Amino acid sequence: MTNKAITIIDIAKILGVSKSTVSRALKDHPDISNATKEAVQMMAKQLKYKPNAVAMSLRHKKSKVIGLIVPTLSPFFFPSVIHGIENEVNKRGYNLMILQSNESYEREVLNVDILQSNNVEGILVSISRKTENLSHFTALIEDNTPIVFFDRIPKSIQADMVLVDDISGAFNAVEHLISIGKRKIAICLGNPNLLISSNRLSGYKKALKKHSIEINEEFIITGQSSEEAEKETKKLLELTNPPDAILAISDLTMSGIMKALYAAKIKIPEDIAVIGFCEDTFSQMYNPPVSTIDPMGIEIGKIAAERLFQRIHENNILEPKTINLSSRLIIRDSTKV
Amino acid sequence: MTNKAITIIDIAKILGVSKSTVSRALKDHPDISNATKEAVQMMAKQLKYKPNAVAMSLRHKKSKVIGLIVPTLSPFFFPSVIHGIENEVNKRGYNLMILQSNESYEREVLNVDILQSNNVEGILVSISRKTENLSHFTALIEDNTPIVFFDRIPKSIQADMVLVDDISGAFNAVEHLISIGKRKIAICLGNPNLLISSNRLSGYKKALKKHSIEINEEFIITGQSSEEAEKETKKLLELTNPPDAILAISDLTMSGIMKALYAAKIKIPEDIAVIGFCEDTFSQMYNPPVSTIDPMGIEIGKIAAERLFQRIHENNILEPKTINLSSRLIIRDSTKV
DNA sequence: ACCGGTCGTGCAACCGGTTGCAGTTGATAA
DNA sequence: TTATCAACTGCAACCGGTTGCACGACCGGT
Repeated sequence: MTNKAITIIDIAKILGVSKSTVSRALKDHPDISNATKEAVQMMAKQLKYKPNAVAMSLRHKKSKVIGLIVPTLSPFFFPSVIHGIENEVNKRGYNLMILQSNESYEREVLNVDILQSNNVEGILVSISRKTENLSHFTALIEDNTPIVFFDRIPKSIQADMVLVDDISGAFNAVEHLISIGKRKIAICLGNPNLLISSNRLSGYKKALKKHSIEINEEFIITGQSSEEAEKETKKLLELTNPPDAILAISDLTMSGIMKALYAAKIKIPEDIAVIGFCEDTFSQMYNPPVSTIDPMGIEIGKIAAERLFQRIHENNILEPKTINLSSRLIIRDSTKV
Repeated sequence: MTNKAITIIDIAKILGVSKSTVSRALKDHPDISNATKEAVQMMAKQLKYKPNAVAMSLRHKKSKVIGLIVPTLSPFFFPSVIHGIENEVNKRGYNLMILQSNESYEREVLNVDILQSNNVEGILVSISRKTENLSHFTALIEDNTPIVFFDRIPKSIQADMVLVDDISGAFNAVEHLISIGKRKIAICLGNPNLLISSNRLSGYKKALKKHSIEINEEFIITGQSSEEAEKETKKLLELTNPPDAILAISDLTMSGIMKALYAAKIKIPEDIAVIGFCEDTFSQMYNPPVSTIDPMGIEIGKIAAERLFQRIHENNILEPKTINLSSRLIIRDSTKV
């Protein structure tokens, strides 16, 4: 704050005691007499004394701050995760410092530095697409900083991970499509570099194999943006033998897919059934509301934060653990027969 | 960090110089000889020295942290604002500390305390619904803390405000509906306590008056959640003389309205045209894509942050100013004739 | 009157940097 | 040889709290 704030020294001077006494009186230390305590506490209230968190942080090396690094804050997924995290963090009297890597490796390294500089007590990370060298994270771990990765996790590192079981999520979605009589099932991937893409793809393939449906490479499309997904979906529709169902890998691709289907006046689910990995809130905006394998953004945030606090409270001596949330399959009209 | 980090004292000991010398060498102070500078900087790099931001914050009373208080992190609006803010904050080498008030006055007061304790250099706030007593903010202002209110602004306080011109936004939307031949125009409000609700309502009324259309109280409905909006819209449709256009006050209400229209198989825009205050990303998810008065979440965040930094850099001596962004009217198929 | 113990408080160091000022060194000028 | 002056470097205080330890006052017991 710009104007000088009230400090314990101010209170000490007014009351003619030492700052140690004020400090102890404020925290009800048994050494201090009741008379002194009362006087100090009254005065503190009167002057609207607020303890300086920065000073305490320096002294105790505990900042009561949790750091969060996400690739982006754009919709849809990460804002939900943040929502889940913030609730947990606030509940425990901690605060949240948020940084974006903007999918840049350099930025991510810098962000780790910033969080370290700020003495955060723990870090939650979803890594950028470009990150391959993990030394900024291994250094943190050697440094004994509590850290939990979520969603976009690094492949080879010993640490806590929180994610949803994408393989079984996609598997269940495809089986569901098969159960309603669909056989020509397409999938629209997002960024192929992401683990979630390959996991969801492999769940898709696994389900097809189980039901002896041949994999048609033409049915595997990629849309890194809504527009791209729309364009690719249009191509799908022009195939001589178009699909009768589409699995969307994200909210973004779903949005493009639905636009293409609307434009072509496709009947959903009669002509083409649709299902996707969409946040619940958004999946209900379409007509018909689309079935979804909930990516559980809020839940991931909550669980990751909980795990981080467990680490913080138990001195970070826990064995690294991977928490696999099983995703909920929510069936709506887009796949109802 | 849990393990002790490298400090300038470590470097000083190794090199056999004083910590003052190290401090100066690291910041290229002219007093220090080149030889010493090089030695220090080398060693700092080698030991991966990271300055302790907390210590600097304590010394300088500058934390390089901006505080943000929002009522909620749930979709749709505030996450967009945060996105806009974070870009600006990061760009300037600052960090963002985010707190939710959860629409609670007490929580909001507490959050202000927390931010003060953390020596944030400025605060961005969108106030809670329940906030009527503003003393926690006036105290901040008297304290000379830079502060900028956005979107949910308090009515009587001398400070910077950033908002979109809701009255003209609603006015233009309604005029647009009239221009395509609609006359029976309904509006679905959100929380009636919010200024945006009353502003948008008054823009709505103003436009109707200008075109000599009588205000029909039955056409003014309220939906604080998507479900409520859906229910109220259904009631609208059951009127003997239902509306031929609906203005949605938010993404949330739009979602409910569209569900009701889909269920009733209403033709959009032929039977009922639809327009709303929706984030661009979300307005395109509907079928047809809905026309929107962009609430400009990202833009608001950007402008509010810019104004806050202006205050910070100019020692907070600026005259309070209200920045009224004019909202963009984006016409899509939901209101095309 | 003396010793031991309790109670309440203050001193000073500490956390990790920054910075005004004084001190040391060596070279140069007188 | 000595005074003078850069050029470097170190000392110590400071930011706002916390905390181990010492100290003084007062008590009761002997």
